Amino acid sequence: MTAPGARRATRLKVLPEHARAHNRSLVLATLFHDGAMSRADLARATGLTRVTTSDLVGELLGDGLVVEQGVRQGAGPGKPAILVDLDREGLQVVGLDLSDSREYRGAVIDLTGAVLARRALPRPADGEAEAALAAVRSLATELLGAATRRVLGVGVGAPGVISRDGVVVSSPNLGWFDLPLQRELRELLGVPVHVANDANVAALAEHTLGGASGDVLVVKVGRGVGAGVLTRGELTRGSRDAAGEIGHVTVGTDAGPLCACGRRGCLESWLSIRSLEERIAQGADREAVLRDAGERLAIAIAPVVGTLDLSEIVLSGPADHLDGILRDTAVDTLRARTFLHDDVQVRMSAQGDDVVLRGAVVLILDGELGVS
Amino acid sequence: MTAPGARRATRLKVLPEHARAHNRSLVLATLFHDGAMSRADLARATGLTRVTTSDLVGELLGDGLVVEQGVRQGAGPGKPAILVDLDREGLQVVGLDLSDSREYRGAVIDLTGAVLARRALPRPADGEAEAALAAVRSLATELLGAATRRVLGVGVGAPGVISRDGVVVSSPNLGWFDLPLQRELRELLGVPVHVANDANVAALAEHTLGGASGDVLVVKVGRGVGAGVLTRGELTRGSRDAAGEIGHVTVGTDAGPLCACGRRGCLESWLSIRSLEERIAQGADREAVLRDAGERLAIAIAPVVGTLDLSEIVLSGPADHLDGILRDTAVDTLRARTFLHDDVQVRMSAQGDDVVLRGAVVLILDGELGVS
DNA sequence: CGTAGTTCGTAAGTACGACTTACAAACATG
DNA sequence: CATGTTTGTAAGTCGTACTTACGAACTACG
Repeated sequence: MTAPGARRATRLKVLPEHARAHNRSLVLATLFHDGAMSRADLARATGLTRVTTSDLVGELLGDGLVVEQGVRQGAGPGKPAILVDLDREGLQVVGLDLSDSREYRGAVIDLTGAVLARRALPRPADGEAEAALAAVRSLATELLGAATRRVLGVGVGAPGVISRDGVVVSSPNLGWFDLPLQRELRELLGVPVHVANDANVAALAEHTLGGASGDVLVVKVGRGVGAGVLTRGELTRGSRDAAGEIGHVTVGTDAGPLCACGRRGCLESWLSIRSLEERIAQGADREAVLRDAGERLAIAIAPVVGTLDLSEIVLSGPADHLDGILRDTAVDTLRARTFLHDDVQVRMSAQGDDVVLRGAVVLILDGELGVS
Repeated sequence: MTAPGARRATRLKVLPEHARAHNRSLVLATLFHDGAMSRADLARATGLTRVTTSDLVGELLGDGLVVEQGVRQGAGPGKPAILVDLDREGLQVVGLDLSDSREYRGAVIDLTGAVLARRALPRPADGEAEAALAAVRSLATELLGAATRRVLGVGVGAPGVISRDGVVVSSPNLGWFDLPLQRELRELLGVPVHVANDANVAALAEHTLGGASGDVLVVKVGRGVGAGVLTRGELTRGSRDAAGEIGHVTVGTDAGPLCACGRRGCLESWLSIRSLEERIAQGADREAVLRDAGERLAIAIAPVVGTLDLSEIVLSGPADHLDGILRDTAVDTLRARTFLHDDVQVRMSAQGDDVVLRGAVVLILDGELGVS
């Protein structure tokens, strides 16, 4: 009955110090999501005792991650509480978004979400690996210099297949194959770096900042079409780190437009912004084009919605194309093609053009502080 | 930037005793998967020290979960090791499979996987809730009596939507809606009971007993078509505990056969055993029917494979229909419709007709001992 | 045959984390 | 002003895994 070959990497021993780290992250996450509160409030929120909470807060104060904000004003009897909070304005993150069709974008963002500085560089031509890497190095260095306070880390969202440890396994757009970008930037910059797929980063943003549920599919429509899947609140990476690569899945049983990849009927050939605009420019009826795109999107994701029992789909990309006819058609088609999913939501992202940059903050919060 | 509404239930404090429980399960899982070994071997395998391992083993010996098997013969210098192992023959599980089209099946199985006793009762007509419940009660009671050694628990695989705590939310076949089956059986039998969807149970069996990877989709074809999804080695349950309910997802863009649910083109109408046999009986070419079914299966799961980056699909059900043309067509179609998945495996389950019964063992091992 | 070397399992003591109990500080209320 | 409430921390306990150390039981070799 045993299966000796089935090695599982997740099976690791747990020591008391791991519990400590977990509870530390728990305190940080509680502050991040619920805002400033007293040590006693934190104890109630986490279930830990006041004593333990106080000890953890002391440690976090020492690490400069948390700050005291003075006493709470006029609140009932008892000794007034000293509010503590994540040092939201004293901690900053550098985010890079390499998924835009025209430029590499970057920003310095603090933990309130405020964008403190922006930089951009024109995108090198597809496949220009060296130029792309030089641009990223330059952008990261400049933004790190533009930070005004302590930088927790640099988060990068890039198109392509990216491994858990930040190796760009394959990114035709960027011309990178097996490039250990995370390690390279880490050595160049001297601060923690996390690199992940752009759509996956967008999914993190939707979940942690946008309040999306723990089971959500984020579809990012731009140059291409990518997705990020969260189940149980955690990112799904897949067996080869290629989870979310949905752009070149064939949709429907009736051929369809020719895709750049050489096949017919890929989701991307129906839905990418370029495809939409090309077909409209060629004289096709705009409404019909958007309706088709919405329908095809739903046809593609209906099996995913059914299999994973998703209740929420988030669309990220230009609202003028995605919101309205396209989304409405997608909802209708999805409900018609699935079972038990009459209430499935298909909504636009509220994160705007900065999804990936904001997601980079989440990438760092999760990777460095264990906050998600 | 905070999202105060985003409550997450997964955020729980961790105490030292939780670490202890985890390490206890780690020892049990190591023994289960790698077989009998010495305390020192266990220490090396788990990464814990010999002292800690010895302590844990002592506790497990006391609980009767582990037994000593005497000294290892003729193995190099040093004091001979005392082999310890899970008490594979002294611990038994009662498994129930309510998914068969003709009967409710049950068995007493020990941890070697040996079936020690079988019982079956004819399946009441669809929707006969009371009769179904009575049959299950009777089957469980009788099998529990037939057990010859300590019973770790009763595992039940049933069609329908079943919540994490074993409430049958909805099972039209069985006529049950919001029936707390797990609690009822627990009270009746006095032993731990776990209830889950039949396809999900099959997926557990494939992973833990069949050596399937951590990212796998198990498609169970029988009366209906259901699926179980594992990501990162864990079962995906979905936002409404309906993950895997893939039978009534529409496949393709060309209508298709009429389904029992009233719509056209559901996967079940292409693939369920009844559909296959009906169409063949009506004079359709057998090969064409199987080819169609395989193609439709692939069309349905291609987006799931792409989105989750699955590398392995397991088919469970009658091999005379599923293995061969159907499976071959599914592989070809899947590769043609996905990207980066030229090596995706579509294989038959090696668990035979007892998948669900064997999966019940895994359900109990996981639920009661933390072994998976 | 005796000694050296190896491996196993456990006893004793240490370090760390969260707990309970207890208390001083600082407020509101009557 | 006395009382009650709440906060934050000090002191001590308990559970967990660790390191160090040792006796037991084997092999290998001179």
